[in-house]
Amino acid sequence: MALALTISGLAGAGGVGVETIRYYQRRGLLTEPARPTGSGMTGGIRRYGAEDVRRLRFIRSAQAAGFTLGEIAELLALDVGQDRQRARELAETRIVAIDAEIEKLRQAREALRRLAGDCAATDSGPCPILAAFDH
Amino acid sequence: MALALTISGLAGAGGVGVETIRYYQRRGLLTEPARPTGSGMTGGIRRYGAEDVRRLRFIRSAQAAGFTLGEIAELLALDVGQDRQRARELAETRIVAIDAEIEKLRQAREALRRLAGDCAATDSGPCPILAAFDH
DNA sequence: TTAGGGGCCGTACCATGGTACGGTTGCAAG
DNA sequence: CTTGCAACCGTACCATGGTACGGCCCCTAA
Repeated sequence: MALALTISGLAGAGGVGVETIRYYQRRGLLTEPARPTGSGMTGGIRRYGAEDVRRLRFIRSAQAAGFTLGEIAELLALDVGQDRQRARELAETRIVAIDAEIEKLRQAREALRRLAGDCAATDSGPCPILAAFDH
Repeated sequence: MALALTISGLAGAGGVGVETIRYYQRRGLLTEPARPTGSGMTGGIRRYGAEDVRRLRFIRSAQAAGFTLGEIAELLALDVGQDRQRARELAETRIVAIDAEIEKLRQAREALRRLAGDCAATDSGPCPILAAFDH
């Protein structure tokens, strides 16, 4: 029988919370399997399989590479459609954005490092760190 | 007379919007000067001075160094109290956090760059970028 | 004196990525 | 067959850093 997880089983397999699964479903990143027609009016418990686990892990990996959930939705669509050209474009765009973020952080880091050094080197006068924010 | 700006003047001096000033006031980063007792029941227009402009620029500078508004509130308090030891601690802590962020971005960047290269180098089989998210 | 532009204030809304709550059902073990 | 956990669902809430709206008031210039 082909791996029939409950929502909490799926969440556990992906290392996320149940509410996060439901959130991804609302965002369209994961599908909601049909509820089996139960005895009552409302249906039974949804079951999840290996493909759901795979998609969930895909989401987590892509997130670790800095993609937003919106971008990941597109990547998942490409994964189905095999559009390699577009996948390369998204990767290159993300690399450019990452470079810009790194450069911004690097500059902030250098400024702070210099200021902390100045601050430690002197004992009187205004604190250079605070003064630097005082243009 | 000592620089009596309206809220939009202050916003202009800091390069932000009026609503942002009001937001910073709600967050406690800027003070709300008293409304002069006008003729009616409700009072007149608040006036802002050089100190407000200075604090606003301080906020913008610190923000550029990656501090959150909560941290900036503390820096502003230190600025008043001249606590250099604590200012150095905040700077060092922020540097460590920046280093971690940079390293995380650098790794994501390298992974993407390699994948994009692999993707461009082959024409058949599954796209390596998408496959990499498929552990 | 009257019209208009801005200021004032409370409140709601935006994106992002979730987290929590409360009431109703499903289902299985004791 | 009852008890109790888990799933289901809608909805509200969290942090972060703002942005927008509507109604009222103030103040100044024509």
